[in-house]
Amino acid sequence: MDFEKELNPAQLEAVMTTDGPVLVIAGAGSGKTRTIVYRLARLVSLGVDPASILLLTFTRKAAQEMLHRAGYLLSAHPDGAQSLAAVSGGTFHAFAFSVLRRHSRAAGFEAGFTIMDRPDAEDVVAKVKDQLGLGKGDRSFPKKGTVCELISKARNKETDVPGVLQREAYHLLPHADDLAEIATGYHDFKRAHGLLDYDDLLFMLEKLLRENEELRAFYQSQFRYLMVDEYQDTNLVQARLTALLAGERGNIMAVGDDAQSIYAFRGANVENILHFPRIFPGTKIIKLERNYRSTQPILSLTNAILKNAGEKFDKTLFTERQDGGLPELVRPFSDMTQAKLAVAKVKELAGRYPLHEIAVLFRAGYQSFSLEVELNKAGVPFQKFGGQKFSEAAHIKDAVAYLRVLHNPGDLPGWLRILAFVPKVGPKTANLIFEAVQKGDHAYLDKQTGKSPALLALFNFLDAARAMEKNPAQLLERVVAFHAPLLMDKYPDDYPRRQTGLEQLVQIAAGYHSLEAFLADMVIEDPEQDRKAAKEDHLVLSTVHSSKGLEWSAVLLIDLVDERFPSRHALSRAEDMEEERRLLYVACTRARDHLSLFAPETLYSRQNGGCATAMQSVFLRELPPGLSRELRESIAGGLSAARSGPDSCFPSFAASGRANASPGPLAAAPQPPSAPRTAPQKLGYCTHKVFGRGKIVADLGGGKVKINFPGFGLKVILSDYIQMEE
DNA sequence: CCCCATGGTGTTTTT
DNA sequence: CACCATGGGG
Repeated sequence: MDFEKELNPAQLEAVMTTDGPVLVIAGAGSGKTRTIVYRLARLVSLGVDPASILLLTFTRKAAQEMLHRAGYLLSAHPDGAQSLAAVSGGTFHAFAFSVLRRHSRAAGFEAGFTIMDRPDAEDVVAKVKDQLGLGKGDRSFPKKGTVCELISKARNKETDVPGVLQREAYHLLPHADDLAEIATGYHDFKRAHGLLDYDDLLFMLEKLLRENEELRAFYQSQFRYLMVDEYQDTNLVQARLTALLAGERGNIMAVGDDAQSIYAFRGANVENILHFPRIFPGTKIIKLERNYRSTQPILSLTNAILKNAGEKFDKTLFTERQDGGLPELVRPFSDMTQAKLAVAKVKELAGRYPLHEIAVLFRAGYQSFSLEVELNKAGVPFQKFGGQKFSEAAHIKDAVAYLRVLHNPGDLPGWLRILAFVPKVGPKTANLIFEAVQKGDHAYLDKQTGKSPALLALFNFLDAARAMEKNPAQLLERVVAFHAPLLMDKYPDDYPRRQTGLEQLVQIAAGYHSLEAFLADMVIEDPEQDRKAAKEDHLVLSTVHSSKGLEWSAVLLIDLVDERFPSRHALSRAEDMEEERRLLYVACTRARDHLSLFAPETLYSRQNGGCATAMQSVFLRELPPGLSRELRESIAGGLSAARSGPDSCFPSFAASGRANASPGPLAAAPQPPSAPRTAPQKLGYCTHKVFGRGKIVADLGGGKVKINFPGFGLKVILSDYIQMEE
């Protein structure tokens, strides 16, 4: 391998420095992955045992991508590619889990433990809150999701809940004491029932390594070479774990870009990068500033976005790609027409690039909703990243819940899910049953099973399954057989689709020998993502966060208006605004050749009964002129007629008192039409993409209509999602 | 007392 | 759409 020919001087230095601490500051598109891959290859070619290399990345996708590329590179070498399989890699969380599982007794888990995802943690929080009798009937009390978020944030930032409230949720301070009490109760409950949340994985691993000298020495000598990617997104525990694993004279390379720090909200600390040389004396710092990805016009725009950052980043990317046109700034009339324009743009670009080389990015998952509808209409296949995960779909979680309860009878969220299927058993009774099971209160359980044959059947099934070997796929097959009839009852509409999902789940489970590993992977790294990635040519839809580390030939960015990007929640604090700016920077730097920015002039808003005018994103407003080419809707393709058509940005609504409601912050400018907008939804026949043809029986106002679909019954549907028949 | 259906409401980002 | 509060009914 000719390293000198394949790498630029900075990259080469990073690759050739194999001993001692190295910090690589890698600008967007500067060949970061390439550098890591070549360094892996070089270590192996130097005779380093691949099993002694640990590669910690942010996502499993990134780890696999790197090992794949390295394997390709090494395939010329005898044994090279195979030996790479021995390189350990993954997310901090996945790594933590594997170590904790291996040493579960040393870590203090006699019985098994279960990893909870966010919704599970929320269930536990809800129970604790209930038990403590806090916040009952108080509307100002934060919801369980918010409480959970606060607890996790406090943990990640290593402060307490009141501390978090003080800094970023002033309005919740009156509840500080109650919330602190819930947080304590939550931690106690987890410990009592062998439950771990995401944060516990990291803290438990730290505790284990810190207190167990023997184990620490073992891992320090096992992983003699440590590489950490996306170091700017590590939080305090992750930084300490890195130091613990690297040891005194550790060979560690951290790679990151302070300008791409976008996870501060969950405790990521940019300081980690800045302090790195202090924690590891003698650190060699290498900067990669040459960009190989984007054209100069795109880079000029991204540099300008960064220029207005409050904190100074002494970094200006340069490229030799002088080709390419200016980024486009498209101004659709509304978010509805934006979806249509985006689809038209995608179709145009699809003539030049394969579909999977085009991506539409957005700030939050829900923002792609109307776009998804339009893409379906247009028959463009797409794949969404960062939305709801396969393993988060209700029916999947239900099936997995049986396995969780079999694995760990203390798994409250698991019990609640299964018990919800037993008729006559609601949350209250489910909790009582759970407690009776914990305490072995057979008298109570007998009483309940006597009343409910369904409950008895469930217990019998669980007992039978418990006697079986703990093989994930076999168990799951039994579970699906038992559960399928219940499924039909709960989801009469799309029962077949969910059934298919369960069959896929059994397939996935077949790849695991250990029940524990399967359950953990379902929570820590969604196994379905890999399967999807292998699908045929498809457009990519993604949140900006999930787009991190990826790149496409053409990138479209939608909803670039104030309160959406930057997010409404970020407006009050300067630090949050700075993170939004970096987020936009990350989004734009994903593009190689083409970049389109969409900033609709109005947004659909229920409060205003129709549209509210929207302000172009601050980040765009403050840019110097000449960096982009502005296109008004009519120019971009004869869609101006859309304004008066049935898909107008003024969806039908009955003139109501709501139209006079006090205007929100968005509505500072006068509403476009001052006359009462009466475009009453005609009664008649229409079609809906899910329910098919139906008869409109009533116009409910606010853009909603009541429709009778043969086979589905009466449904209330937003009129934007139906198509009228002539 | 507890279950379940109903309606109204507000929606970030991830391991 | 998913959460919460509410009220009828068992």
